[in-house]
Parts: sequence; structure tokens; C-alpha cells
Amino acid sequence: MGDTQRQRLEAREEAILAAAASLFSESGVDGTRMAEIARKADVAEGTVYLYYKNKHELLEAVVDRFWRELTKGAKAAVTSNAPLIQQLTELASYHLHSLIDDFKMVEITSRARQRHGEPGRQLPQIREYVRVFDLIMQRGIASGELEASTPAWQMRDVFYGTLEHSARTLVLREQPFDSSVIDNLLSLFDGYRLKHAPAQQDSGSKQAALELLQQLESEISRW
Amino acid sequence: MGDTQRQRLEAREEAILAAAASLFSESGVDGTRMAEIARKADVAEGTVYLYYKNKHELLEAVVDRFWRELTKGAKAAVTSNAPLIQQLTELASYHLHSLIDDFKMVEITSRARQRHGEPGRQLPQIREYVRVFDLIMQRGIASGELEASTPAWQMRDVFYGTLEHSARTLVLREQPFDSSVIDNLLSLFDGYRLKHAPAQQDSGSKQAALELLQQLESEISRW
DNA sequence: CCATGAAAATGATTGCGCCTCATTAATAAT
DNA sequence: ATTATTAATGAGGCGCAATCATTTTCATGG
Repeated sequence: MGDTQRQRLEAREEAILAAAASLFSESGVDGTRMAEIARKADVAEGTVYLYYKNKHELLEAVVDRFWRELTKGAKAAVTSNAPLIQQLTELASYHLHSLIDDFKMVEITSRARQRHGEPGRQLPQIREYVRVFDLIMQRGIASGELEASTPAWQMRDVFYGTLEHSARTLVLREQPFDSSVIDNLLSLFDGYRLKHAPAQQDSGSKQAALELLQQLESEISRW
Repeated sequence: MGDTQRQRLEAREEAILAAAASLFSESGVDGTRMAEIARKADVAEGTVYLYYKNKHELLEAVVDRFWRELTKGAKAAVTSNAPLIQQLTELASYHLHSLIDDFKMVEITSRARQRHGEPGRQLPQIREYVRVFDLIMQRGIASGELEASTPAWQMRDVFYGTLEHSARTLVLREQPFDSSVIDNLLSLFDGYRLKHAPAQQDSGSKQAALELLQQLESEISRW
């Protein structure tokens, strides 16, 4: 059966990838020997090189898969007809959770970017992941909830940059997920003239807006 | 002369460090052989190991020095009696410029954090660097320009996280320094109830506040 | 079923680069 | 000068990634 053959090959490739992923995030890239990976995947050392040209390509494949899975998860996590703010909250929440859970993968990702000789490159699957954010923003603009006064890439960098750094901070302090990080980040995004959808009823937000109004008035009167 | 001896030792250590720094950022860590470093520093290969236990410690020393220099520069770049917003602008500007100029060092830094076996660690000199931001914020609170409603570490993560990601974006696109990134970031910080100092006259900000007021009123009336 | 050739898998071997260490040189102490 | 101490050297050891000649597995046709 030709099919069974192909399946066996794919299964092997998968086994190698899985073994590498688990060992890399357990012991780091340098701490993992190719022989270990082969042993864990139940193949001979030489076999690994039939599927991946060298250790670095294997690393890239591991990282690539991680971000591909993340993309899937992120797309599933945002309810695409919800108001913009909620979508962003969902994405941010999912993202921060993932980074904390698999922080080793974040470190490994930066390792994968550094290819021997030269140019810090962008891995294709990360590019794809980042589009999830772009998509939400586009929908926001289309629905009139967002006025695009700031370039999208800058908002993206605020979003992902903040979350990545926050994840590092939390992991280093051995603290778990902290939702106030998300609240804070999203309150910042209000600065982008992010409006609630006209249809949306939200008395909490109205309350906040009224408070801000009072504060502004008292502040202006001081000039 | 005992002193001359000590100076010679320090000069050697410095030569090794400098050689390593330049080669690491030119060819990456993996692309640089210890033999090259030794040759460039004009010592024998074994000599390097009298000053640094192994390649990783040498890497850490290189990274450490980079951030120490950066700390010096940052402290010099902020005029410590200026209003808070200006201080933050100066720091952000200096930081972004530095990251763009030496982006390889950023990549190398993340490499230095990944120590063989386990725990993603914080390098001491980076901790010190980050304090520059904290210091500015403290001064802001002391002078009444800032209300500390958000934890300082979260603001830090927004600040440095955004700038690091922005630097990566700019470098990847081979674009130079872009001041709009700074403008954008600082406009976000207005969300932290950042006020101008009482003594400060600033009609532009008043104008902005009035506009925001109007917008808010019209928005609230829509509920 | 066996024969045949191609594809896949193996693991001993090779080469390279980090690091050690026995030896030599430079410097300080007496 | 002589000895003791400290610094420097570079050939060799060793671990590990990567190769490749050999063996095994498998598909195909008679």
C-alpha cells in the first residue's frame, strides 16, 4: 500500500519533531544532543538527517510548528463577531497565557531567528500569527469601531511587545497569569480613539467615561 | 612596577572583550570561533580561558558591558530636571536609536539569557538599565506629574517591550529611526493620567484636552 | 513466490571547535 | 643571582554534529 508507506514517513517525521520540541524546551537547544532526539524518536541518529538537513533546520521546524499551532488556537479563541475590544482582550489573553505556559519556546524562537552568518530573519509562521491581530484591527476599522490614526504596525508592536515583555516578567517572578496586564494594555488602546460599537450597550464603560469626563473638566479648570 | 602589571592584565582582558564583542555582532555567536577571538585580541587561544571560564561567560561579559554602556548613555541623555514627558521622550529616543544601531546586540542578549540547563535568568546589568525608567517614574510621582494608578513594572514592560519590538520591525524593514514610534508610545502614556507639571504652561495640551472632552460628551450622549 | 532495483535506515567514522593541561616564559620576592 | 609565583602558550583530548558506505525494507513484475 503506497498510502501506508507515506503515512509511516509522516509519522516518523512527526515523531522526530515532537521529540525535538520536548527536548529543546526541557533542556534548551545547546543542552540537547541529536543522539537524544533520535533515541526519543526511536530512530537512528542518521535518520534524523534524512528529514532535516541539520540541527538548525530542525529547530526552525519546531519553532514553526509552535507558532502554527498558536495561530490556530488564537483564531479559535477570538469570537469574530464580538466587539473590537472584546476580540482584542481575547487575543491578548490567549497570547499571554500561551507565552507563559511555553516561555521556553519564546526563548527558542529568538534562537531560531539567529542564523549563523547574517541577517536577523523573520520566520514565516510568525508573520502569519501576527496577521491575526491585523485581521481584528481591519474588522474594527470596517465596523467603524476604530479610527486608523496610527499605523497598524505600530499598534501591533505595542500589543505584542508589551505582552512578550510582560510574560518574561511574570515567568521570571514565577507568577502566574495576571489579568491586570491585559486590562492595562487595553486601556492604553483606548488612546487610539477606539470606540464602542454603536449597537453595544455597556454601562460599565459609560461609568468610566463619565468619570474621565469629570476628571478632565477639573483638570482643564486648573489651567 | 606592580601597577603596570595590573594595567597590562586589564588591557588584555579589555582586548579580548572588545574582540569578542566585535566578532559576535559581526558573525553571531555560533559563527565566531574562540580561535578567532584570540587571534584578534593578539593572545593565544588558551589565554582567553584565563580571563573567561568558557565561551558563554565571555558572551555574558560582552552583553553585560553593552548594557552598562547603555545605562551610562541613557543617564546622560535625560535632563533630570525637565518635565516628565520630556524625560520619557529622551529616554525612549535614546533607547530606540541604540537598539537600531546595535540590533545584533539585542539578539545576542537573548542568547546570553539562555543558559544551558535551565532557568531563563535576568542579567544584572539589564536590571540596572531598567532602573533608569523607574527613576524617571519616581521623580514623576514625586513631582505630582504622575498618578501611580498602574504598577510600575507594567508601564516598564509597555515601554521597553514596545520599543524593542519596534526596533526589530524597523531593522527588518531596513528603515532608519522613526520618531513617530516615540510620539505614539508617549501618547499612550497619557492614559496613565500623566499630567503636566502645575507650573508648566502648555496650551497645546489644553487644546487636546478640550477636544477629548467634546468627544467624550458626544460619545456619552449616544448611549 | 522469488528476483530485482530503488528507497529508507543505520551507526561507525570523520571533522570541527571548545576547552584542558603539561610546558615555557615573565615577573616578583629574597 | 636564585627561587617562587604568576601568566601565557598551543598541541592534544574530547564531545558532538554531520556524513556516508553498508545493510535493510519495500514496491514491482515476471
